Amino acid sequence: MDNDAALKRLSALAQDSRLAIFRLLVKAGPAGVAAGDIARALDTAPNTMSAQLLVLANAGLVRARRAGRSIIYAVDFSAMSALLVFLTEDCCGGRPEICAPVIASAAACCPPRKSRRA
Amino acid sequence: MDNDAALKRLSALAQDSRLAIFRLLVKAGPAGVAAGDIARALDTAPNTMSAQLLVLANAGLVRARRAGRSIIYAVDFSAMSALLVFLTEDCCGGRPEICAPVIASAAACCPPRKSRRA
DNA sequence: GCGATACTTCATGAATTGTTGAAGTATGGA
DNA sequence: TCCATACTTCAACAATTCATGAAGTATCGC
Repeated sequence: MDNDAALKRLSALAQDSRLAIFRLLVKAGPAGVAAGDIARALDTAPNTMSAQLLVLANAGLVRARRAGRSIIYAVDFSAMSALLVFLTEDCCGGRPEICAPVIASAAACCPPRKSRRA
Repeated sequence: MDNDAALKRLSALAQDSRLAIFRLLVKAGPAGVAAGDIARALDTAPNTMSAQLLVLANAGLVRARRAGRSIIYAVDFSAMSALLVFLTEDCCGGRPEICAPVIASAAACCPPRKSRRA
């Protein structure tokens, strides 16, 4: 991922409503949520919502697909992943022990089920 | 980390020079870099740089410490970590297999040295 | 085809942000 | 104390971004 793309994604996320939309979609997962449902959930006008979703889509963070009259938006998890990688790039500087905690806490979102050490 | 803090951090990073500064400091690690050196490295006026660094510092992403006449800036890795966690929060939605690749690729920045498979 | 629903696009005005020059503060050396 | 270096702060202008109302496009059921 290049600098411009990263900047576009960060700018897209750096706004109250859009960050809320993104987090809602992250929680919703690959199934996604219809534009209208997002608008209602966040109490936003449909046209405003549409503009916000366009920004997120142009940044590559979400993808739109039509389903009947609705348009379903879902997070592009690989794009999200690429952004995290970009931000942590070369964070080691030859010292993995420094950035290891960063990765560890990010991984905490998904505790492995089988070996749950207290 | 709350929504406002995350928003402040994303806004701080969502700007060309500041993203460059941040990445430079990520690479530099805990030792940090003097404000003047950052300004020279990125070919930016000292006062402009000062304003940018202030934004990053107010967002909590970097910390400043004085060393003689210089002021050294360094990334606050725990703040950076908290932001990544915030963005990936509840990304599982009960399905770790979805967000696992996200974490895995972020972790790729720090390949474990001892067991280098492949 | 017609009307209703679901969203998007466009144009406008208000607010926020970024850069610059000038002036100010802090440290170190003579 | 005096000067130079290293940064920061202030004030002001230019550029970008955001929300809104009005109008437009696509789909569905009748």
